[in-house]
Amino acid sequence: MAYTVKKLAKISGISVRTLHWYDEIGLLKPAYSGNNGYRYYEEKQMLILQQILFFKELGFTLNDIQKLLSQNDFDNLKALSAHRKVLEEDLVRINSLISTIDKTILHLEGKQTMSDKELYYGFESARQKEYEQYLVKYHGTPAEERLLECKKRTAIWDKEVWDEVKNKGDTIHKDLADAIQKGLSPHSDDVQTIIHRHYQLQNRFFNLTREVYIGLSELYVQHPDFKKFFDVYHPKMIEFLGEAMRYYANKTLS
Amino acid sequence: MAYTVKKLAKISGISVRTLHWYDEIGLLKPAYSGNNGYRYYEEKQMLILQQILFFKELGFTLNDIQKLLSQNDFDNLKALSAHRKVLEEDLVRINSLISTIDKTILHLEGKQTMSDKELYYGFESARQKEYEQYLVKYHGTPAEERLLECKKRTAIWDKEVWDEVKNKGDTIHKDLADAIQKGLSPHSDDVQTIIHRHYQLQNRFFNLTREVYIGLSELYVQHPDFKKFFDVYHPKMIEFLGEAMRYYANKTLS
DNA sequence: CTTGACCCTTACGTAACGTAATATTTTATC
DNA sequence: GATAAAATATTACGTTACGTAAGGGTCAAG
Repeated sequence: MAYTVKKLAKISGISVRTLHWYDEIGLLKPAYSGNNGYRYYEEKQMLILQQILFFKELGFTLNDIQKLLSQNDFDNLKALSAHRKVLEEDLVRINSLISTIDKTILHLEGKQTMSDKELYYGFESARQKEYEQYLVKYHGTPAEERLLECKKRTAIWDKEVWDEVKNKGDTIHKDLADAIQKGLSPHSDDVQTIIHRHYQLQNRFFNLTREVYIGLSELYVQHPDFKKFFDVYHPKMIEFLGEAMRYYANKTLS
Repeated sequence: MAYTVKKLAKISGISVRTLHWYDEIGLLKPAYSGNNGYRYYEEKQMLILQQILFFKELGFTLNDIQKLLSQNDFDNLKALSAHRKVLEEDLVRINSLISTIDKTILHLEGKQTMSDKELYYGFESARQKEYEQYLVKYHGTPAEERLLECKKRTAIWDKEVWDEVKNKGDTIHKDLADAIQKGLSPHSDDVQTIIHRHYQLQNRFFNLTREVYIGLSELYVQHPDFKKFFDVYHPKMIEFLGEAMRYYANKTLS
């Protein structure tokens, strides 16, 4: 069974131009060409195309995909790991960009006049109101009210406080990542100073006794979600942070 | 004081070609041109360039930057917020890509022969060993040994278990995000089924009594780091998850 | 046999410059 | 003042992965 460009394009969800292009760069050649010049593809090509599209989704360049296709599983494994690392670096970079944007927004807001601010937050709260009305509309049960209440109670909707905490936390994590990079010990004075800032920040939300802070450190180290979160900053982050917190708790907290 | 292209390039850390380009597209015109055709820049242009480079770092396109520069702070605020959202979507996308890669790696590893596996993990453990030797070399104190011990104890270095947990957790979070999108209640059976998976997964790491699980839900909702982590999946994620967990704990756990 | 759907190749446009190639002008040195 | 080195200019091609025509054959149905 031979497929023409249009048919294969429809099946695979890509454009005819793309198939032309893949042919041109030698990524996916048709099974054969008729003497009318038409391209004809068969099952084998479809399977290759599937692989191509899979790797493309993962963000590989066509050039890399070309190499991947001619490699064995073992080499692909290495390529995937390498690509994974790049993506993780992207995460770090983007997180840092977001953090910078937040700071800039705060700064600009400081420069706004009051009427501008009201206008801006007017948009914000309008959107929020919309969401709440949506909640009430679709699940206007008492239970849903509890959710709204919970939201209010936690006060994380206080934008300014939230932004401040997020920025400070982010800075602390980055400082710690720097410290790891420099090869500092988690018990060194420099690191412990950073941890002190960490403790104080957290202390605004919990009543952090020595035991609770140690417990929090354990949680950091053991909890998969935290591991993933802190990986963004540095692969050794949780262990380092956990140990530094434990040391801080035992030495500094009564 | 007038700067030639080379001087301005050196000061600002960009290339001469870039300045030519910015002139060509009208993003940054020189203050004036001599009758020899040379471009001359002054302080005002330097300030504009600073702004351009700042926005470029944040990932804006030159086209967008051109608009940004002719707008007031208020409109910039809106643009920054919009850009922030794009970046957050990038975070979600990249996270999902990493998750897919992890699954693929697991799959490929299943296909490897034993000797291949040993070879691959040989690399891994060699790198890990290197790191540990580095630790001992630079901070070979008993305290550092504790860190290594702590690392072993948590057993998160068991790659297969870790990958599995991470994938499952990720799937659960995504399923929850879908549920929010569909407008489901956190108390609905569908959501509670997901939460059950969540509970079981967490239960492999902690001894989750009713109280502890409720405590964990509080932690999710109140802790800024968690907020940031869960934002990746959906802006309403923590509140939704927190309420669903609380409901699950009260109803299902003894 | 016509008509419309499909096929082909050629080629320009995209973003933001890097990298020549070639020509002119300024600056430094002798 | 002559010469060389450094800096400047313009022009233009290369990069990624196609989208979007333009202009012109081919195929299947009625």
